[in-house]
Amino acid sequence: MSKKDQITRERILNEAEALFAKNGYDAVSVREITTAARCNLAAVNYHFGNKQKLYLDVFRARWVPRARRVQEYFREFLASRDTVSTSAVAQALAEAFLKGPLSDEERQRQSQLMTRELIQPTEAFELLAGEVLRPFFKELADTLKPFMPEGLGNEGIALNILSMFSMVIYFNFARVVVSRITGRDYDAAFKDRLVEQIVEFSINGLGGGKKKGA
Amino acid sequence: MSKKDQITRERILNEAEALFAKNGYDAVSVREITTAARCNLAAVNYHFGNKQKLYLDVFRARWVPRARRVQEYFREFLASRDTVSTSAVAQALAEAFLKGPLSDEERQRQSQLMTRELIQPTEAFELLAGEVLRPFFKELADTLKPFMPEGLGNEGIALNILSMFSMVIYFNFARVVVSRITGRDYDAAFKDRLVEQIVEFSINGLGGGKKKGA
DNA sequence: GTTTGTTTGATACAAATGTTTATATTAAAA
DNA sequence: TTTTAATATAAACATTTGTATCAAACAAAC
Repeated sequence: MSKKDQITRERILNEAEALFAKNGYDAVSVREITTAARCNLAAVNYHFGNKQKLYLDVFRARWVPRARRVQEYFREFLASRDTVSTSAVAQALAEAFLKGPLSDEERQRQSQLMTRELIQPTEAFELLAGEVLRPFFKELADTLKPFMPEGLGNEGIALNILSMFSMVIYFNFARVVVSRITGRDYDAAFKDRLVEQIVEFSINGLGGGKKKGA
Repeated sequence: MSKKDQITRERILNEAEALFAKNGYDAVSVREITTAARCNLAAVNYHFGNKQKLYLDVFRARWVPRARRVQEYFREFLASRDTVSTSAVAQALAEAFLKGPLSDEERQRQSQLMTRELIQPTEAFELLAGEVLRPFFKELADTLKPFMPEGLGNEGIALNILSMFSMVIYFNFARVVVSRITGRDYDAAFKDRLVEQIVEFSINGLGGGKKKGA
């Protein structure tokens, strides 16, 4: 428990985030949150106005900062490489999102909250898109542009980024399917394997890639 | 309106599916459903037992059959090709899921319902996984196996399929992001473009692919 | 020590929730 | 026609919901 954890407002944010991520907005009651945060029911109203605003503040105070940390990790990973290339970008992306600076629990929360907003956008999506997604996509596009085939326009680049992104996102939020299909748990070794997969697939698609056994 | 639409039970299933997909299980009340279906509140209890069982029956009676139609479309598309190859499989997959036999509304519902189950699996996920996902993955793996690099084990094949799948899924449920990033609506032309993207990326990854302009 | 602004606490309340019950209506069978 | 089963309806149930109220406790400033 950090020092801030003592403060009611912070405790509420923590518990609210965990519950919203796990069960979704409507399935979580204010009472659940305040009970988990060991505070009074009225505290939510006092600190955040109402449930909706609390939900939004979870994104402001938790989701967005964490997303920034992931992006920062991505930048540093890329900077640590001697040369930038498409494969380096793909690897940095996969590393940042599948391993990166977040704990496994944080990673799950993060992708659950985002995916919920993708399926059914609320006000939080505007925040998420404006403050995180758009700028990061622009950054990625600028980074990748020099290494892309000549004729590929901005749209082509965008779609390539989205393709990489889809894997990163999917391998995070669809763990239950990935585990069921591959029969593997999300331990460190498997995450390494997934990073490898994303990088290889991003570079070579289905056919190529380094042959593992042969 | 079909003939079956006259029957209360079917009307409830239709409206329940639409509402569950759009707003999620907890955000939808039984009253909303019965109002939309123009029937009495108690009809849900009478025909399905309770709300949970109705939700499950939506998957049984609507989702699973539709998924089968998509898979059938995939098979026929693949069979119509003179030769089977990785690219043919990728194309059939993208065509089936992004265009295929479903209406655009159906496609959205389908992926919304599934994605909700991926984020937060309920009993419906077991149905979905056992009756649809697993068999289809096995079918895909068997189809692709002969064309995969020698050393690639079953896990490698599975991960490649999942990588393709991630794009197909993502481009369906994250429309709001894809549209915002690319600035394009999900019309026929853009869906063609997405199919092309998925196929190209699946075959060549980032670097290769046919140069569009140059 | 008093005052001031902030935070917490217990309680209240109207609205909405899923479910049940008892009754009415309709359709089919005898 | 009478009987029987299937379906639909209206009303009520006990809970749970988000939010509001108001007094108590608290900390900091004067």
